[in-house]
Amino acid sequence: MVGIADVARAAGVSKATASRALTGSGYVSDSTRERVLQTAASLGYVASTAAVSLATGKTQNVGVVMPYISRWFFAEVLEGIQDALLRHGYDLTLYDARPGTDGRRRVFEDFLARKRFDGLIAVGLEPSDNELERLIAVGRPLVSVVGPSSDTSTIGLDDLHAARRATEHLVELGHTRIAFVGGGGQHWAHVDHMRLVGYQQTMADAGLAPMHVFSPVSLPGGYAAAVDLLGDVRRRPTGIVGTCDEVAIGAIIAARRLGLPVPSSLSVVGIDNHEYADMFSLTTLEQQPHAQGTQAAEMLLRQLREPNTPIIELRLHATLIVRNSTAPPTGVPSAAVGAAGATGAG
Amino acid sequence: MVGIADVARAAGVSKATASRALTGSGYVSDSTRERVLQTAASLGYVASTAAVSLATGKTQNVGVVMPYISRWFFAEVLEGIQDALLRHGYDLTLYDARPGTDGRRRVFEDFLARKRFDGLIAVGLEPSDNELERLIAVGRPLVSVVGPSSDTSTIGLDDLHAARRATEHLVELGHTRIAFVGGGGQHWAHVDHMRLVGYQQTMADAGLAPMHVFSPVSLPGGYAAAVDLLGDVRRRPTGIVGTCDEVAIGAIIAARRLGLPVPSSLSVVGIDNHEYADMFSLTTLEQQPHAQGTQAAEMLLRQLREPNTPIIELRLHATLIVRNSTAPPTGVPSAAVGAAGATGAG
DNA sequence: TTGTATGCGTTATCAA
DNA sequence: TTGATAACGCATACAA
Repeated sequence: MVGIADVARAAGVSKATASRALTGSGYVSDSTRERVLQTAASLGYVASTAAVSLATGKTQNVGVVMPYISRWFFAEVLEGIQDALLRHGYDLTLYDARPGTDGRRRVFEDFLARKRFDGLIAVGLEPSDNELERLIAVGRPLVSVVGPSSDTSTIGLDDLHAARRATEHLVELGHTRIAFVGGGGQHWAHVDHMRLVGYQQTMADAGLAPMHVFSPVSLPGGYAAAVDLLGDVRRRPTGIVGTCDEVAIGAIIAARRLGLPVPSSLSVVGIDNHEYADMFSLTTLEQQPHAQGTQAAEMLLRQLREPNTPIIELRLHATLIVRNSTAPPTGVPSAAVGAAGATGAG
Repeated sequence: MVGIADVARAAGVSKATASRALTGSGYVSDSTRERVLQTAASLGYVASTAAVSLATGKTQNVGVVMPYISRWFFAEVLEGIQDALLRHGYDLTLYDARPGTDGRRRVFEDFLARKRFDGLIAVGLEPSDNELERLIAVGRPLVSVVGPSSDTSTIGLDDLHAARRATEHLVELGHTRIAFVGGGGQHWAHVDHMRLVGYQQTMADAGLAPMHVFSPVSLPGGYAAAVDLLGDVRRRPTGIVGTCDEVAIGAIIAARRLGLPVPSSLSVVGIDNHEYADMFSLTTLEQQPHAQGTQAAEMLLRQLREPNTPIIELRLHATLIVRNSTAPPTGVPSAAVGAAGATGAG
């Protein structure tokens, strides 16, 4: 391999000068810098990351810890993070920490302790007390996406707000029998819970009775839950708030299978703006996981550059995208006002 | 930080002995080994990866290059790779190389050249000549999943075989008007092409006329293509082979929307066994991307241990999973034999 | 079985 | 503005 010594020799300077020219730090005359850069390029010189890390203490690498990789939200966030890091010349080391697995234990006990990174991004991790402790003990800047904001910078959707807006949308359309489908996840629990609370608050504010149907946070989960819910004519709502788009889409598919046209017989609203939302004409509250990932990475990189950057918490407000899965309930004219008395109507 | 010198001092041995005890290489008496390990643990000693890399030339890290992260197949493979690497104590550095992006260029030009890994796994990369050249030039063991098998170990589905089996399934059921939906991807092109060819071969073998409908390789893509295809009554087939499950599921959704019951009016078969396949009762040819990722990682790790491991190419045969999206065409009784003359029947 | 000494490829300190 | 030299933290050849 060609090292900095080779470059220095070929350029007729010392290793020290070559290093200064290549890293851009310290005084070097323009002419020699140019010469060093030229010879380095012609020799195909690439600095050994191991040697650089050893000498500087920096790795030019960022660790990303997430409980799932293949779920839509996580995969999108990961892409966003990768985008930003790539632009800044940082590598990305991925740590998969599925809840309850032995791998997760090893990630926290062994892998993180190696500190092969300058900083850490935790995505939707929901760490236990012990895990959080270890995370902090690593002693590197930490940014979390959808995570507990204790002492670390955080970015994430305002879930309470999103669920409120989703529910309000149905209320404003005149719906009174509105069910919330979700809230059944063991993990992803905090987000799911906040959305349920947002729904409940809005229902209470509107003087409506809440109806909560548990569902795993997935498309098949939403499908199954909705089949159950919609199959019973007496319980059947006219509107459904899905805890996320996958659940909402599952509900739409269930409704179609049961012969319930959407939105004329059933309105469905989700949260996410999932890549399939458009295809199902799903009205939803948009969050942009890709952008969240990018922002998280940039927050972290800033902390690496300027260690005194204050810790910030970013709560994003989702915006409502109205498509064709929501409409006034049957019997209610387009104007939404004055539908209050219809509570008992089938 | 606590270094090996601290451990050595505390244990009353030299750095060399401490190193031997900790790495497990070279002669150390059981008693001192035990003592060193104990003190290392009590001091919370963790070797500096940078120093180890510099001294040994090994990184204990594997690079993974893939064009997409958030697509089902890639995300699953990635999880499988991560699983295996984690078990063996290897880190995973991820390189996103979306076709046509500036990031991809930088990955090949800058990031790979840094060689921050002992080996590389390329997933569905479809590298250009120039890119392939750089990949080889890295000079590290390379395993590819769904990739060109020139000089490198490869693992991947036998796409020709899978498409043949899918098509044969419909032929055996008695279908004669069978369309292939797919073959429209710019990227993912090789796989898509092989599946098309497998379909075409089987149709030719059966003496049937092929019908190819272009579609992007995605659920919405399959949906749109199927809406087009099924909307025209005169062209309408009784069977559809989707180039993958997402396309096939898109077709099922399209059929339902058009009031065509599946499988009584239309049979659909896919390739993948996607996580949504079960929910849509999709008959499909199963491949297991997670397992492919795990195997790829293990093949690579073996090459790292035993550099003379021969290059191998693993072509996996998908197995047919029959669910409820396929049935004999209307008018054809359960026995599939003797349906040959019905070519022109609507 | 253990200790000494050297090298891995850079950066950083200090003199020149 | 440049050069000699000492870290950086560990593994290992060699000597003991």
